[in-house]
Amino acid sequence: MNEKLSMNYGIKRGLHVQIASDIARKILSGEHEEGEILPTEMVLCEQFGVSRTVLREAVKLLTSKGLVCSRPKIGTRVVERDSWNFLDPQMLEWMSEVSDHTAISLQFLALRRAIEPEACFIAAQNASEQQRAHLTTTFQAMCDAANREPFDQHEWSNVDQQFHQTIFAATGNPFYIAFGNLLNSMFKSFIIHSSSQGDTCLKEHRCIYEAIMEKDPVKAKTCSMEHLKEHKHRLPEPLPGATGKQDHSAA
Amino acid sequence: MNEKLSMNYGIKRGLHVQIASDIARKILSGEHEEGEILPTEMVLCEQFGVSRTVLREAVKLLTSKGLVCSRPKIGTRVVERDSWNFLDPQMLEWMSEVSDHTAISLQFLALRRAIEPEACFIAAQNASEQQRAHLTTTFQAMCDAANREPFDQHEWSNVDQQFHQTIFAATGNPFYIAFGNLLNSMFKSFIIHSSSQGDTCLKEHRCIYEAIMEKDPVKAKTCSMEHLKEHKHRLPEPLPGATGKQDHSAA
DNA sequence: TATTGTGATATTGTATAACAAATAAAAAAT
DNA sequence: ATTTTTTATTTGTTATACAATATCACAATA
Repeated sequence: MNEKLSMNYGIKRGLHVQIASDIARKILSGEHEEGEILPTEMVLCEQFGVSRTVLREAVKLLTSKGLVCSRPKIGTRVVERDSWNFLDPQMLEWMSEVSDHTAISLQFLALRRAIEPEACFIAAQNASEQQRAHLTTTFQAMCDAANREPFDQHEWSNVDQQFHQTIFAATGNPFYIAFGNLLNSMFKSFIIHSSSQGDTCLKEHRCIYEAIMEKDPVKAKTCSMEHLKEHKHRLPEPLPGATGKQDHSAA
Repeated sequence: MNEKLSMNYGIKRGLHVQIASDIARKILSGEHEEGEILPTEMVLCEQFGVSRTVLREAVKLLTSKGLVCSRPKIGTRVVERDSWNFLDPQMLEWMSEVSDHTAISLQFLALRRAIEPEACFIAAQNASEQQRAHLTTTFQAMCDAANREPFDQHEWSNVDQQFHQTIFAATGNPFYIAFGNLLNSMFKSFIIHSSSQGDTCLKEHRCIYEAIMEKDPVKAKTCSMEHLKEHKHRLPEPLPGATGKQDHSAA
């Protein structure tokens, strides 16, 4: 009964995660609309060729992201989009498989522009000696990567991400740290329009780095804002109604 | 075997949610340390007096918040704190049951101070006519609540929350909207230090409101920053009737 | 001795079947 | 027409068996 699926997995751990991912894609892409009732558990079991145990765990996972909501006799209903938990790494991963990368990246950038400068501000205030030392190490690795010949995009991405993560850690604020993880997930899941290769970018990172080391919050914030200027993450298209429903965004 | 628990529930839907909440509390409070291996599923089943199915669904819920991580032969390990998903409504609810409200509120305020001003900025730019009309309605309800004699704290909290939510909706950005839900959950779960009763607060909200209606992003941002000045958020006010449970029953 | 392979073992992962609880919808009673 | 009762459908929960996986101990080998 489940011969087909039981063979072609083995890559990702957790069968229910795959099923959840599958259903999530269909919801995020609009194949299942908001308010719609999904097929019953038994039907889905047959569709995916898995046991009810696995399917239910999958549905529970979707529920925990605010995507669906199950009730006896009713079924499993897709929740309104405004209640979905977009601030979740796994959600970003799922979105990256169906949504327009450009639109999502821009919208996420709009959030970065709010949070990161403030994170730099707080980090400049609060970073411990140990955290400053760690930041120094990371920044030096960043310099190495920038001057590498030939330029290694992958190395740069890694160290860039680590630099930002270190700053979030230095805030000592669990909410900022969680956002750092989100940003991390964003880097992993999306085709990131890394703001140019190294050269000019390094200058900006140095500015942020120095500001934090000098315990100059205002400068740190200013440098971060400069770093996140929209034109540096430029993209050709405006952003159309890629996600289906209402779209009041765009700049 | 499960006599005790099967009786005292009925309030919250989902047995596995209660179990998850129980374990989450123990993790968040440090009763289970980072890196620690939890008891095996069977042991936990006996401890809570539930079936393995339910217990596993509970563990899956914790996993989806980044709290734990299960592997065969290893067991279920508590993940490092830095990987926990603090940007999640359910997490806030769990935290509210074990953590120091004052500390968490202040740390969350530090995030609000980053996001809300920018949200106001974007809302002033992007809000549709419909959204502006909605904001007007909400603000008028806010005025009514502020002038109510005697002052009704509960009414004020409701309308205050709705005002902010409307602004987040007006950004048209799913990430900001999700943060709005987080803020909403914060209001519900925590004893909020509501910024005074009505009078001075209404002025600030009016300032934000007018700025958005006038399509003046800079003013909107400035007003929001003023509104979130730290010293205004330090009087503890108990908030009655806050269960923190959402209900997606109808469309 | 150090390394490598091999199997025993404990734990989570998955499947199946049966029953309980909840509730929307239909039917019956007022 | 309104209220109450019944019915049917779907998720919620329990129980049991087996499969997959990774640790650990131990033996075989260079």
